[in-house]
Amino acid sequence: MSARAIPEATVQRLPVYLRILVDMAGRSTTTISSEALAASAGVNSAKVRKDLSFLGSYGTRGVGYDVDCLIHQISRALGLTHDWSTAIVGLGNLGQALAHYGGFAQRGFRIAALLDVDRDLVGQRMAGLEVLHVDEIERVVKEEEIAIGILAVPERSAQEVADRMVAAGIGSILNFAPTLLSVPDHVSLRKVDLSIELQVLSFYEQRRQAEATLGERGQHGERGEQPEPT
Amino acid sequence: MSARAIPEATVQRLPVYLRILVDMAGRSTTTISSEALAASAGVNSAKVRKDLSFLGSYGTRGVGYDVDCLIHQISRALGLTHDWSTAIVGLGNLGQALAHYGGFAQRGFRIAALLDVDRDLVGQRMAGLEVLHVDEIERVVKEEEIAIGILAVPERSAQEVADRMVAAGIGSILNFAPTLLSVPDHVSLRKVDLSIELQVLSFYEQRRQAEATLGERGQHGERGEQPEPT
DNA sequence: TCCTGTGAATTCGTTCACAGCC
DNA sequence: GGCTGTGAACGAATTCACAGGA
Repeated sequence: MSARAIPEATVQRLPVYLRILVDMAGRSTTTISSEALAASAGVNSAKVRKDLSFLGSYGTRGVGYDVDCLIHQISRALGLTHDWSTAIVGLGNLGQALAHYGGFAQRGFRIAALLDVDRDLVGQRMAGLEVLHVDEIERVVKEEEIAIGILAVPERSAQEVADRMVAAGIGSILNFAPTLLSVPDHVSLRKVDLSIELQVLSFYEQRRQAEATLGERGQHGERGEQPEPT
Repeated sequence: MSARAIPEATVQRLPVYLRILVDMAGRSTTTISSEALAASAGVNSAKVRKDLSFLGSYGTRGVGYDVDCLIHQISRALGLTHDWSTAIVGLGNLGQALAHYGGFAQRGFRIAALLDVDRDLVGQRMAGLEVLHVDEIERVVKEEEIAIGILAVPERSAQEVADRMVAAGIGSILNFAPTLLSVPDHVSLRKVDLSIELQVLSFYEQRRQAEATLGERGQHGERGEQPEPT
C-alpha cells in the first residue's frame, strides 16, 4: 500500500537509510536487502521493511531493494528532490562553524544568507557571503525564499529572532539556542541542545559506575541507536 | 514509589525540567506546580508528574514541588552532583566552536583536553588548553579521567577515533560526525547530526507546501515538542 | 530458496481520571 | 480547593512470524 501519513519515527530514520544508500551507490552496489540495510543502520530488519513500506512497494521478493530506486523514493518522500534555502542567524563560534560546514550544501541545503546583530560582523564576507544585519531578515527571507531558519543566537535573543523569522514567513526553524521556543502550530521546529545530550550521557555513565557489577544495556537514546560492534 | 529504571523518554526530559527549575530558582521562585513546569517545558502536566514520580515522591499535594528540592533530585538522578571531564577530538570549525562554548563548563562538564591529528594545531593554545596530538588520547583519558569523548572529526576517521576512545576506557561518546559508529554494548553513544535535522524539517516543509490547503499539525519531532505560542 | 510486505502480538510511552493528602 | 501520585485506558512504535511473490 502506498503512502499517506509516514509516522514520525520513520521520518527520523529515512535520512539514515538515505545516507547509507548513497554511500552504497557510490560503491556501485545496485541492490540491498532489508537485512543488510538494517545492519548498516543499526536497527532490526523488520523495522526497515516497515519503514520502507510507507513509501510504497519498491522491493523485489527474493532479491531486495534497488539502491537507486530507494534513493529516489526516499529523497522524494523527504522533499529533497529540490534544494531548500536556509539562513543562519547568529555568527558566534557555532554559527560560523555552521556557515563553513560543507555538509549542508552537499545535501541540498543552500545557505543563502548569514545574519547577525554585531555591527563589526555586518558587511564582512564569510563562507562566500556578505554578513547582513539581522534587521534585513524580513527582506532576505522573501527575496531568497528562505524555507529554513537556523538559529545560533544566544539564549536571550532566540525567541525574538524566532518571532521575526515566523513573521517573515519562514516555515521551519532549527534551534541551537538552549531554550524552548514558542512558535505557531504551522511552523516546524527542531532543536539541537548540546548540554541535554551531555546530561543524558551523564545519566548512563553514572548508572554504569553506580552498578559496576551487573551487565547492563549500553546503547541509549532515540538518537543513539547503533549496530552491533561487528 | 521510589526509583529503579527511569525510562529513556523520561531521562531525555529531565534536563529540560532542570534548566527551567534552575532558571526559576534564579528568579527566587520557591515552589512550582506540575502544571506550571509543564507549560514551561511544552509538555502536558501528567507527563511531568509521571516523570518526576520516577525520582521518588518529592511533591506536596495541594502545593506543588519545592524548586530547590527538585533541582537536587534531578541533578542526583542525572549524575550531575559531581563534574565530568570531557575531551574534544577534532578541532575543525565545529570542534573549535565546541571548545569555546561556555555552556559545558557552566553545566558541570569540564573540557579537560583538546586533541587533533593536525601537526599545525598541536601545541597551540585554544580555550585555555594546549592542543594535544590524538596519539596522546590513551594517556590523557587515563590521567584526566575523561568520562565523555566528544567526536568532531571528519566522517572517515570517526570510527577509528571512537575505537581508540573505547580502548582507552571512555564510557560515553557524543558523536558529531555524520556516520553510524559501532561501539561495544557497555559504551553509551549519542549523536548529533545536522543534516538529519534539516532533512526531517524538509519532510514537513514539503508536506506543508504540498497540502497548502488543510490545517495540519505543525510541531514535529521528538526533540521539538514545544509549548503553546502563548 | 530467499526476501519482501504486513497482519497480529507485544512493548513502550502518553494521557486520562480520580483517590488521597495538604 | 488545589495539586500530587498513580492505576487504568489508550495510542504509537517495535518486533514477531509467516504468507506469498520472484
